[in-house]
Amino acid sequence: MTGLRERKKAATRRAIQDHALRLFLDRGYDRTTVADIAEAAGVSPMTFFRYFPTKEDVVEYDEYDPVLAELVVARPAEEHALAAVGAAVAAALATLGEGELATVLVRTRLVLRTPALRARRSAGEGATRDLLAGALARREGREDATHAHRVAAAAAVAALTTALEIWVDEDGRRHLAAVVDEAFGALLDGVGHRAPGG
Amino acid sequence: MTGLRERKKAATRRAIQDHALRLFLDRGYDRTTVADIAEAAGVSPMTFFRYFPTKEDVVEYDEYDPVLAELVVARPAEEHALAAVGAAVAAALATLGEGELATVLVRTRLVLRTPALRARRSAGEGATRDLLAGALARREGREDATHAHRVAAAAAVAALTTALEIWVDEDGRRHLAAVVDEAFGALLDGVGHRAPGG
DNA sequence: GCGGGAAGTGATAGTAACTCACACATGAGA
DNA sequence: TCTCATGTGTGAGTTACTATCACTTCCCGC
Repeated sequence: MTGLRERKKAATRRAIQDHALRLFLDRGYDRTTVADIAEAAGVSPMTFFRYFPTKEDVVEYDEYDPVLAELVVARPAEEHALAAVGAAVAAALATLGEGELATVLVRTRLVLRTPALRARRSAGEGATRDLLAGALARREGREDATHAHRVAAAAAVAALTTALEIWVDEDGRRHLAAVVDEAFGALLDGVGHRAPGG
Repeated sequence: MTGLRERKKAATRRAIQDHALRLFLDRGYDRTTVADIAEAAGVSPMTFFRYFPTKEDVVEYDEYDPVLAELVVARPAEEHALAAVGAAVAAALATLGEGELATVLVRTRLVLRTPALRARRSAGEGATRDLLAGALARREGREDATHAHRVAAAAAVAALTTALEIWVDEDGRRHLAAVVDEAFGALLDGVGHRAPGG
């Protein structure tokens, strides 16, 4: 695990990622070529693609998905699916510190404001949806997700994404957890599972 | 309106689109180059890009959005936002004939199964969300969409998209309206509280 | 009906993301 | 130390997409 080879590889990967993010924030995503990134990181353009299949992939969207799925499975089966996901997200967010949240804000802003990255993210949401749908099924002791589970998962991801957008729009002035709570609350109000107002 | 110039332009646009769709279905999206399409349509690659900014744009996603928005505005203000959108979609679908629906199925299948097109579509959903959010606001006599409207619109689009996925998965065996109704119903009733499938 | 101007088109040349084939070097294991 | 797998660079190529310029064809005011 700690061979020189693997450490070098990890360092190279990190270097590419760090320089890429710095350049993207500095001069914009489209104004930064892969060649620029490679040169800044001290590798050849080839090597860039050995580490990341596409230019978009160099911006990693922190993957809390598996954690979130487990938290969803742990929620009581009687709870409304959207409420379960909302609670799971709240629990996941509680583990994030101020610094981490600030980093997430910067990166989320970059992704949401760059069409190419936004499209990439949308595509990735499909995986999150599937994972969540499976988690909702397992929460009820089912093996496979039903159509209802898929719809609920899709709606939950949509609520989460909208919360992130609102959070970025507000420049992170409110705590992300508050915005997420508001978003899921709004959905649940409409469905009659929560008292209106808030 | 009926100048020779404009008619030719429309014909060229149509020719490019038709040949593109045919080639995509025939040999796949990635296996078809813009040069192939241009040659089949009898124009230069340059001209292709004069008509469509990107290769992805040549696959048009029928734009029912404005119609849908108006139908949403017409729903009673007391109705739940999701129910309002669901009813509006049902009304919009009622105007489609068998043939049109079959075309939508073919095109939707192509889009959902081609990563590049799927990503493009996801990006376009942002516009639909904004339009729907505005419609939900206007339905209540408001001028601007609140956060709640945005979340509801996002959830509605997610439900609609999931319905389309399920519809394609089932190869269009059920009527799209039935699948859409099931999807919105699942969201309104709550997961696991309604028999899935039909 | 005609002549000036605009609009559509093509050829050429270029940028940038990504791929492939091959050769080299260096760290890992015997 | 020797071997070999693995990471890396070089170079050449494909494809989406852009910019410039020149040519043709249609439209419209005279």
